[in-house]
Order: sequence, then structure tokens, then C-alpha cells
Amino acid sequence: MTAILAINYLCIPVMKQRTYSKYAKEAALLLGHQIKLGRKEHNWSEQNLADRAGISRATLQKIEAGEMSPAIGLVFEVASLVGVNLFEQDKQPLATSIDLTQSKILLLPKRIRSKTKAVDDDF
Amino acid sequence: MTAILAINYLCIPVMKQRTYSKYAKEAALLLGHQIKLGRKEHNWSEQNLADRAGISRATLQKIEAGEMSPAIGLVFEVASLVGVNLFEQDKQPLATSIDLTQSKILLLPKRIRSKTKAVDDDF
DNA sequence: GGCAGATGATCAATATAGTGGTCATAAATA
DNA sequence: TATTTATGACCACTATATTGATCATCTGCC
Repeated sequence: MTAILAINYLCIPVMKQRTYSKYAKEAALLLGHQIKLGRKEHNWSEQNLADRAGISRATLQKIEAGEMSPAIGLVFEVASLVGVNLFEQDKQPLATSIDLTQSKILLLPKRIRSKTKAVDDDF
Repeated sequence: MTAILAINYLCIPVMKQRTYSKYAKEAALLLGHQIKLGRKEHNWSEQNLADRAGISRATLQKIEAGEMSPAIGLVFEVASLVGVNLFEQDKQPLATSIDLTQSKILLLPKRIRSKTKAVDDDF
């Protein structure tokens, strides 16, 4: 019994332990904090906002804590509910920026051909 | 044989079919397009960028397509790799904005008490 | 034209996120 | 102060994301 539990504990949870850049972690943390602030400004409890977004309170807590695991759709949905501005560049509607970016993509070649063979072509 | 397949198709995949606001969907789409643009400007192939980020090419394709399911940590990590500016407000380092937001949160009451009992206290 | 590499798409297997539930504790209101 | 509600934290279960692989089809480059 104890042996089996030990085996489970030691062997089963082989996690990948992904790492993130400092910038990515800070961005998620900032977004989470802004959402928490926005929620409080609306005078909404965690449960209230979670219901509005159609997610569980546990997930909302992860989002507000700036964790990296929640789905980006859930995070953006909550952010939009509390009025956090994603991409507030130039006060344009997002659709305009989408078109602009898309047109820039179309100017570039459809496929990228790497001249070298390795993965270290930046310096 | 055919009957079993029909049962599987009709009954097993009972999806929740989550809905998202237009704003959230547009934000994800814009971010995905900006990442794709950034990747091409670096002359990186999908596989190349996926390797740098430590994710699979399939996941990167979802991210660039602006899908809502990828984890926010993966999206932000890829965005930082290609140089997309999350939260470019005021050219401040993100840490400064984090502190600023945190201090605003601390000014508000620690717990929110809703006066009404229902979920419709906004108008 | 020919080809090596890039992209689009799909799948089964597995890792992990999301949920509903619960508990203890903190703190706003009466 | 008493009470009611919000928050923080945890758990097992289920749904879903992520992976690695594969295949077909394109496309930049020689």
C-alpha cells in the first residue's frame, strides 16, 4: 500500500516544467492585476465575474494571479468584461489593426526559406 | 459498424461550445497576426519559431490563427520571442505598470460586498 | 523544371486545464 | 459584536489542450 503510493508519487507526476521569459511572465501578471483592478472597480465579486464570463471561480483566480496556464480566450473574455484595453494602440477599432497587420503579412513571401540549416541565425 | 460510428458521432462529443465576445476574438486574432508577421520579419519558419519557444508546430499554428484555446503563457512567450509589444503603454518597463496597478488595487477595499443579491447590478 | 523546405491539415496518445465542491478564514455591514 | 459574504486554497474528476507524427500540397531557389 505505502509502496504503491510511493511509486505513484515518485514516478507518475513527470512534469515538463516549462520555462517562460521574464517579459512573458510580467505581461501575464500585469494583465491579471488589471483584471482584478477592473473587477473591483465594478464592485463585482470573483463569483459574480466568473458567472458573467461563464467560467469557474478557480479559473478566474488563476487569471487574476497572472498564471500562464489559462486559455487566452478566457483571459481576453474576462478582460473585455471588466473593460481592460487590450492593444489600445491609436484608439482604432481592433478590426482596423487586424486588416493592417494582415496586409503587411501579405507583402512578405508566403514561405520562408532559411539559408542556413541550424537554429542560430540570429545575433 | 456504421451504427456504432453514428452513435459515437451523435452522442460522445458533447461539447460546451463556449462563446466569446467580439472584442476578445478580435484581440486574439490581432495578436496572432502580429506574431505571424513578426515571425516572417525574422525569417523564421513555423518549425523554427516553435523550437525556440519549446512548443509544437501545431500549437504555434493555433496561436497564429488567433484561436482562443492556447494557454496565455505560450502565446505571450511566442509574442516576446518575435518582438510583439504586449502593453506598450508609455514605453515603461512592465514591472513599473505592475507596481502601479498593484498599488491601485490596494487602495480599494479588500473584499467586495454586493448590495443586491442578483447578478444584474450594472446598467 | 526539379527539388528541398514550408505550410496546411489531421490523428491518437498523453499531459494538463477547467470544473464543482469544500473548507477555513477574513472582512464589510447591520 | 454578530453575521453574512468574499476570498484563498485545495481536491478529484472530466474536458480539453498539446504533442509528435504523418501526409499532401505548395513555393522559393538552384
